[in-house]
Amino acid sequence: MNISQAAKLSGLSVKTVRYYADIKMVEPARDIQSGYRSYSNDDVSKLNFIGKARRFNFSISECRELLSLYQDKKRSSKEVKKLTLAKIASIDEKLKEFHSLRDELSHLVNCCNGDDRPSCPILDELSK
Amino acid sequence: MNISQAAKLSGLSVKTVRYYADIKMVEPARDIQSGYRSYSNDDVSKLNFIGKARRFNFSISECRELLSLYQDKKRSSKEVKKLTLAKIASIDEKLKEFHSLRDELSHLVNCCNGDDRPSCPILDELSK
DNA sequence: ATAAAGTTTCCAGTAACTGGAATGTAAAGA
DNA sequence: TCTTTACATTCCAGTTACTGGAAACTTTAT
Repeated sequence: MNISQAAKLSGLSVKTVRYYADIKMVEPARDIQSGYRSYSNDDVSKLNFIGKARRFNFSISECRELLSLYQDKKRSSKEVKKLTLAKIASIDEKLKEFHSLRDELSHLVNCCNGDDRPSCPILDELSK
Repeated sequence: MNISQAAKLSGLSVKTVRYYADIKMVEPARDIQSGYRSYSNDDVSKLNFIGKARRFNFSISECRELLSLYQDKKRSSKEVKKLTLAKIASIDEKLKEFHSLRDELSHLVNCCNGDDRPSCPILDELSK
């Protein structure tokens, strides 16, 4: 199938699918006549896999790792679990950051009148 | 003072301070002899302000807005509050995303034995 | 036959820096 | 004073994961 079919089936944009080919993550066959990329069902499965992993916030290089584990029938689940636990830990860090950020900002907002006067605790805090 | 002093006082890296000069956010005077950037206390205050705002997850262009509000003595606190509320809303969105991501991943991890066998619910889920 | 739709490659831009090279200036020690 | 060292400058490239657009080609539909 051609690239737009593959894109549709995998839920990715054509641009993204082409990008994944460029970076050699999913390299489809080529139609010799036209030079068009020709995707197999297997290619589409990989695209799907990558799409999901990206949505799970795995980076491209992590996706590569996962993909090679996925394709290695003799791999152990230990490796995958390790990668995923690390991902969870990094998400937890981000969560912590955003939570405290949110708290600080909403505190500032609560202190601010939000009227037409120039006095503003938010700016005051930022300038300290 | 020279750029490394300003960097130290503002808690930013020299590279970053120079970058802020390049993008015309904090433009210091120049020593005519040497061509070195020469930072005033006022410049350092701005750098501090920006550093804090960045840590509060404001983008560079939002920092520009805040900075111009900060420097406008006749501005109303309403504008600042509006910007900050929007920032909080976007943080809330990110929080929601990351929470659900975390939940899904930790569910998968709990289902995975993490042993030396190849069977792995995480990869199974990713390939569905 | 022609026009529309799809595909290709290639280049540039995004956000906010960071690293590094080549070169110039200032400060400190011998 | 000379030299070394430390710091400064500009400019270019790289980071992440795409996205947009242009020019040129192929396929499909009318």
